[in-house]
Amino acid sequence: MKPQVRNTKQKTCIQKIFQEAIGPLGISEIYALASKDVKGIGLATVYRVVGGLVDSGEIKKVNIPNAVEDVRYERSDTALHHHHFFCTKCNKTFDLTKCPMASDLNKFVLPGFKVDAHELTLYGLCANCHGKK
Amino acid sequence: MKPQVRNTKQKTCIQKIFQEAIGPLGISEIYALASKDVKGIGLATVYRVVGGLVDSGEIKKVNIPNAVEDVRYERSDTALHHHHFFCTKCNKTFDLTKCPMASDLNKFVLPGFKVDAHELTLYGLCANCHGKK
DNA sequence: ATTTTTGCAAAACATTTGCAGACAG
DNA sequence: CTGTCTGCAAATGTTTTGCAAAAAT
Repeated sequence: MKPQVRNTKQKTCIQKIFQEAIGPLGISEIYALASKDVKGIGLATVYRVVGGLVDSGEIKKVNIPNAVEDVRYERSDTALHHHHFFCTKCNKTFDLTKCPMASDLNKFVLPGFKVDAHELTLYGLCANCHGKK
Repeated sequence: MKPQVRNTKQKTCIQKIFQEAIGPLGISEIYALASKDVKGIGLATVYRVVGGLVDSGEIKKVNIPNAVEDVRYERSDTALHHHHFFCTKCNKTFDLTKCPMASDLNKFVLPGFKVDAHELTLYGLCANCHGKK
Protein backbone atom coordinates (compact mmCIF):
# COMPACT_ATOMS: atom_id res chain seq x y z
CA MET A 1 0.00 0.00 0.00
CA LYS A 2 1.82 3.11 -1.21
CA PRO A 3 1.26 6.08 1.09
CA GLN A 4 -0.90 8.74 -0.44
CA VAL A 5 0.62 12.17 -0.73
CA ARG A 6 -1.08 15.18 0.76
CA ASN A 7 -0.77 18.89 0.18
CA THR A 8 0.16 21.05 3.10
CA LYS A 9 0.94 24.72 3.35
CA GLN A 10 4.56 23.83 4.17
CA LYS A 11 4.94 21.79 1.02
CA THR A 12 3.07 24.27 -1.13
CA CYS A 13 5.24 27.07 0.18
CA ILE A 14 8.46 25.26 -0.60
CA GLN A 15 7.23 24.35 -4.07
CA LYS A 16 6.48 28.01 -4.71
CA ILE A 17 9.96 28.95 -3.51
CA PHE A 18 11.44 26.66 -6.14
CA GLN A 19 9.14 28.07 -8.81
CA GLU A 20 10.42 31.55 -8.12
CA ALA A 21 14.04 30.66 -7.48
CA ILE A 22 16.62 32.08 -9.86
CA GLY A 23 19.33 29.59 -8.96
CA PRO A 24 19.89 26.45 -6.93
CA LEU A 25 19.01 26.77 -3.25
CA GLY A 26 20.65 25.41 -0.13
CA ILE A 27 18.65 24.02 2.78
CA SER A 28 19.27 27.03 4.98
CA GLU A 29 18.11 29.37 2.25
CA ILE A 30 14.95 27.37 1.75
CA TYR A 31 14.38 27.34 5.48
CA ALA A 32 14.82 31.10 5.72
CA LEU A 33 12.49 31.79 2.81
CA ALA A 34 9.86 29.34 4.00
CA SER A 35 9.95 30.76 7.51
CA LYS A 36 8.75 34.11 6.18
CA ASP A 37 5.66 32.48 4.74
CA VAL A 38 4.93 29.70 7.16
CA LYS A 39 5.99 30.97 10.54
CA GLY A 40 7.21 28.26 12.87
CA ILE A 41 8.03 25.77 10.15
CA GLY A 42 10.53 23.21 11.43
CA LEU A 43 13.89 22.57 9.87
CA ALA A 44 13.14 18.85 9.88
CA THR A 45 10.06 19.55 7.78
CA VAL A 46 12.18 21.38 5.25
CA TYR A 47 14.49 18.40 5.01
CA ARG A 48 11.54 16.04 4.67
CA VAL A 49 9.69 18.07 2.07
CA VAL A 50 12.84 18.64 0.02
CA GLY A 51 13.65 14.94 0.25
CA GLY A 52 10.16 14.12 -0.91
CA LEU A 53 10.36 16.48 -3.87
CA VAL A 54 13.64 14.88 -4.86
CA ASP A 55 12.10 11.42 -4.66
CA SER A 56 9.12 12.48 -6.75
CA GLY A 57 11.52 13.96 -9.28
CA GLU A 58 10.17 17.49 -8.98
CA ILE A 59 13.53 18.86 -7.92
CA LYS A 60 17.01 17.49 -8.01
CA LYS A 61 20.15 17.74 -5.97
CA VAL A 62 23.13 19.57 -7.38
CA ASN A 63 26.58 20.06 -5.94
CA ILE A 64 28.40 23.35 -6.18
CA PRO A 65 31.81 22.44 -4.78
CA ASN A 66 33.48 25.07 -2.63
CA ALA A 67 30.35 27.15 -2.35
CA VAL A 68 29.07 28.23 1.05
CA GLU A 69 26.57 25.42 0.87
CA ASP A 70 27.81 22.64 -1.37
CA VAL A 71 24.53 20.78 -1.45
CA ARG A 72 21.76 22.56 -3.26
CA TYR A 73 18.47 21.83 -5.00
CA GLU A 74 16.68 23.13 -8.05
CA ARG A 75 13.64 22.30 -10.19
CA SER A 76 14.24 19.38 -12.51
CA ASP A 77 12.55 21.17 -15.39
CA THR A 78 14.34 24.50 -15.00
CA ALA A 79 16.01 23.55 -18.20
CA LEU A 80 16.24 20.24 -19.94
CA HIS A 81 19.90 20.49 -19.31
CA HIS A 82 21.99 23.23 -17.83
CA HIS A 83 24.98 23.96 -15.69
CA HIS A 84 26.23 26.48 -13.19
CA PHE A 85 28.65 29.30 -12.89
CA PHE A 86 29.96 30.05 -9.43
CA CYS A 87 31.52 33.43 -8.69
CA THR A 88 34.47 32.87 -6.40
CA LYS A 89 34.29 36.42 -5.09
CA CYS A 90 30.65 37.04 -4.21
CA ASN A 91 29.77 33.34 -3.86
CA LYS A 92 26.69 33.65 -6.03
CA THR A 93 25.58 30.95 -8.41
CA PHE A 94 24.32 31.60 -11.93
CA ASP A 95 22.78 29.35 -14.55
CA LEU A 96 24.52 28.78 -17.86
CA THR A 97 22.39 29.18 -20.94
CA LYS A 98 24.39 26.82 -23.10
CA CYS A 99 26.19 23.55 -22.53
CA PRO A 100 29.90 23.75 -23.37
CA MET A 101 30.20 20.02 -23.66
CA ALA A 102 31.38 17.97 -26.58
CA SER A 103 28.63 16.21 -28.47
CA ASP A 104 29.42 12.58 -27.82
CA LEU A 105 30.78 12.11 -24.34
CA ASN A 106 31.21 8.40 -24.90
CA LYS A 107 34.31 9.21 -26.90
CA PHE A 108 36.02 10.44 -23.77
CA VAL A 109 35.69 7.36 -21.64
CA LEU A 110 37.30 3.97 -21.85
CA PRO A 111 35.82 1.30 -24.13
CA GLY A 112 32.82 -0.40 -22.61
CA PHE A 113 31.91 2.58 -20.48
CA LYS A 114 28.58 4.22 -21.07
CA VAL A 115 27.87 7.85 -20.17
CA ASP A 116 24.34 8.69 -19.07
CA ALA A 117 24.66 12.10 -17.54
CA HIS A 118 27.08 14.78 -16.54
CA GLU A 119 27.41 17.65 -14.13
CA LEU A 120 29.50 20.74 -14.69
CA THR A 121 30.40 23.81 -12.70
CA LEU A 122 32.39 26.76 -13.97
CA TYR A 123 34.32 29.02 -11.62
CA GLY A 124 35.38 32.57 -12.05
CA LEU A 125 34.23 36.13 -11.54
CA CYS A 126 30.78 37.42 -12.40
CA ALA A 127 30.32 40.66 -14.30
CA ASN A 128 29.82 42.61 -11.11
CA CYS A 129 32.91 41.32 -9.31
CA HIS A 130 35.11 41.32 -12.41
CA GLY A 131 35.05 45.09 -12.73
CA LYS A 132 36.08 46.07 -9.25
CA LYS A 133 39.32 44.54 -8.11
CA MET B 1 55.35 34.76 12.77
CA LYS B 2 54.21 32.04 10.41
CA PRO B 3 54.16 28.63 12.08
CA GLN B 4 56.84 26.35 10.78
CA VAL B 5 55.68 23.07 9.32
CA ARG B 6 57.05 19.78 10.60
CA ASN B 7 57.15 16.33 9.13
CA THR B 8 55.53 13.53 11.07
CA LYS B 9 54.93 9.92 10.25
CA GLN B 10 51.20 10.62 10.12
CA LYS B 11 51.63 13.33 7.54
CA THR B 12 54.21 11.38 5.57
CA CYS B 13 51.94 8.38 5.51
CA ILE B 14 48.98 10.34 4.20
CA GLN B 15 51.12 11.98 1.56
CA LYS B 16 52.25 8.58 0.40
CA ILE B 17 48.66 7.40 0.25
CA PHE B 18 47.88 10.21 -2.14
CA GLN B 19 50.94 9.42 -4.22
CA GLU B 20 49.74 5.90 -4.72
CA ALA B 21 46.05 6.64 -5.04
CA ILE B 22 44.41 5.81 -8.34
CA GLY B 23 41.42 8.05 -7.81
CA PRO B 24 40.05 10.66 -5.42
CA LEU B 25 39.83 9.52 -1.80
CA GLY B 26 37.25 10.17 0.88
CA ILE B 27 38.19 10.86 4.48
CA SER B 28 37.13 7.43 5.69
CA GLU B 29 39.21 5.75 3.00
CA ILE B 30 42.24 7.79 3.93
CA TYR B 31 41.66 6.97 7.58
CA ALA B 32 41.40 3.25 6.85
CA LEU B 33 44.55 3.23 4.72
CA ALA B 34 46.53 5.33 7.15
CA SER B 35 45.50 3.15 10.08
CA LYS B 36 47.24 0.19 8.48
CA ASP B 37 50.51 2.08 8.43
CA VAL B 38 50.33 4.25 11.51
CA LYS B 39 48.41 2.25 14.05
CA GLY B 40 46.38 4.37 16.42
CA ILE B 41 46.21 7.41 14.19
CA GLY B 42 43.31 9.62 15.16
CA LEU B 43 40.52 10.62 12.82
CA ALA B 44 41.01 14.23 13.86
CA THR B 45 44.60 14.00 12.70
CA VAL B 46 43.45 12.81 9.30
CA TYR B 47 41.15 15.79 9.02
CA ARG B 48 43.91 18.14 10.14
CA VAL B 49 46.59 16.73 7.85
CA VAL B 50 44.26 16.68 4.86
CA GLY B 51 43.17 20.22 5.63
CA GLY B 52 46.79 21.26 5.79
CA LEU B 53 47.62 19.63 2.49
CA VAL B 54 44.70 21.44 0.89
CA ASP B 55 45.90 24.75 2.31
CA SER B 56 49.41 24.16 1.05
CA GLY B 57 47.98 23.30 -2.36
CA GLU B 58 49.40 19.79 -2.44
CA ILE B 59 45.96 18.23 -2.79
CA LYS B 60 42.59 19.61 -3.63
CA LYS B 61 39.02 18.93 -2.75
CA VAL B 62 36.72 17.50 -5.38
CA ASN B 63 33.05 16.75 -5.19
CA ILE B 64 31.58 13.63 -6.67
CA PRO B 65 27.86 14.26 -6.26
CA ASN B 66 25.78 11.24 -5.30
CA ALA B 67 28.78 9.09 -4.52
CA VAL B 68 29.04 7.28 -1.23
CA GLU B 69 31.33 10.00 -0.02
CA ASP B 70 30.65 13.22 -1.86
CA VAL B 71 33.69 15.02 -0.52
CA ARG B 72 36.98 13.65 -1.75
CA TYR B 73 40.58 14.73 -2.21
CA GLU B 74 43.26 14.12 -4.79
CA ARG B 75 46.73 15.38 -5.64
CA SER B 76 46.69 18.74 -7.38
CA ASP B 77 49.26 17.61 -9.88
CA THR B 78 47.69 14.24 -10.73
CA ALA B 79 47.04 15.81 -14.06
CA LEU B 80 47.21 19.37 -15.13
CA HIS B 81 43.54 19.06 -15.72
CA HIS B 82 41.24 16.11 -15.54
CA HIS B 83 37.76 15.01 -14.64
CA HIS B 84 35.92 12.05 -13.22
CA PHE B 85 33.60 9.30 -14.26
CA PHE B 86 31.35 7.88 -11.62
CA CYS B 87 29.74 4.48 -12.14
CA THR B 88 26.21 4.60 -10.78
CA LYS B 89 26.13 0.87 -10.26
CA CYS B 90 29.35 -0.05 -8.47
CA ASN B 91 29.96 3.47 -7.07
CA LYS B 92 33.56 3.52 -8.24
CA THR B 93 35.25 6.63 -9.54
CA PHE B 94 37.52 6.72 -12.57
CA ASP B 95 39.68 9.44 -14.06
CA LEU B 96 39.02 10.73 -17.56
CA THR B 97 41.99 10.94 -19.85
CA LYS B 98 40.68 13.77 -21.97
CA CYS B 99 38.67 16.89 -21.29
CA PRO B 100 35.43 16.98 -23.27
CA MET B 101 35.10 20.69 -22.82
CA ALA B 102 34.79 23.36 -25.45
CA SER B 103 37.91 25.40 -25.99
CA ASP B 104 36.85 28.84 -24.90
CA LEU B 105 34.49 28.60 -21.98
CA ASN B 106 34.12 32.36 -21.84
CA LYS B 107 31.78 32.10 -24.81
CA PHE B 108 29.27 30.28 -22.65
CA VAL B 109 28.84 32.83 -19.92
CA LEU B 110 27.24 36.25 -19.88
CA PRO B 111 29.24 39.28 -21.00
CA GLY B 112 31.62 40.52 -18.30
CA PHE B 113 31.94 37.13 -16.70
CA LYS B 114 35.32 35.51 -16.60
CA VAL B 115 35.86 31.76 -16.32
CA ASP B 116 38.91 30.59 -14.40
CA ALA B 117 38.24 26.93 -13.80
CA HIS B 118 35.72 24.18 -14.17
CA GLU B 119 34.78 20.90 -12.63
CA LEU B 120 33.04 18.04 -14.41
CA THR B 121 31.69 14.67 -13.48
CA LEU B 122 30.29 12.11 -15.89
CA TYR B 123 27.81 9.49 -14.77
CA GLY B 124 27.05 6.14 -16.25
CA LEU B 125 28.11 2.52 -16.18
CA CYS B 126 31.69 1.34 -16.19
CA ALA B 127 32.84 -1.44 -18.50
CA ASN B 128 32.42 -4.04 -15.82
CA CYS B 129 28.90 -3.06 -14.80
CA HIS B 130 27.74 -2.34 -18.32
CA GLY B 131 28.01 -5.93 -19.43
CA LYS B 132 26.04 -7.66 -16.74
CA LYS B 133 22.60 -6.23 -16.40
C1' DA C 1 64.35 23.71 24.93
C1' DT C 2 60.80 25.39 22.15
C1' DT C 3 56.74 24.83 19.30
C1' DT C 4 54.14 22.02 16.40
C1' DT C 5 51.51 17.86 16.10
C1' DT C 6 48.99 14.09 18.01
C1' DG C 7 45.15 11.44 20.15
C1' DC C 8 41.39 11.72 22.92
C1' DA C 9 37.22 13.59 24.30
C1' DA C 10 34.08 17.20 24.05
C1' DA C 11 32.02 20.56 21.11
C1' DA C 12 29.93 22.28 17.06
C1' DC C 13 27.26 21.40 12.94
C1' DA C 14 24.37 18.92 9.78
C1' DT C 15 20.88 15.60 8.85
C1' DT C 16 17.64 11.96 10.28
C1' DT C 17 14.24 9.80 13.14
C1' DG C 18 10.57 8.71 16.89
C1' DC C 19 6.53 10.32 18.57
C1' DA C 20 2.18 12.64 19.92
C1' DG C 21 -0.70 15.92 18.26
C1' DA C 22 -2.40 18.70 14.10
C1' DC C 23 -4.30 18.48 9.78
C1' DA C 24 -5.78 16.88 4.91
C1' DG C 25 -8.81 14.24 2.49
C1' DC D 1 -12.62 9.07 10.89
C1' DT D 2 -8.07 7.45 9.06
C1' DG D 3 -3.65 7.97 8.02
C1' DT D 4 -0.23 11.49 6.62
C1' DC D 5 2.42 15.48 7.93
C1' DT D 6 4.30 18.64 11.31
C1' DG D 7 7.16 20.38 15.08
C1' DC D 8 9.86 19.19 18.70
C1' DA D 9 13.45 16.86 20.79
C1' DA D 10 16.50 13.19 20.79
C1' DA D 11 19.52 10.46 18.00
C1' DT D 12 23.07 10.01 14.25
C1' DG D 13 26.70 11.30 11.61
C1' DT D 14 30.41 14.38 10.35
C1' DT D 15 33.91 17.79 11.06
C1' DT D 16 36.21 20.94 14.31
C1' DT D 17 38.45 22.26 18.71
C1' DG D 18 40.67 22.39 23.44
C1' DC D 19 44.11 20.37 25.88
C1' DA D 20 47.90 17.72 27.93
C1' DA D 21 51.26 14.61 26.40
C1' DA D 22 54.42 13.19 22.60
C1' DA D 23 57.34 14.31 18.92
C1' DA D 24 60.12 17.25 15.71
C1' DT D 25 63.59 20.49 15.06
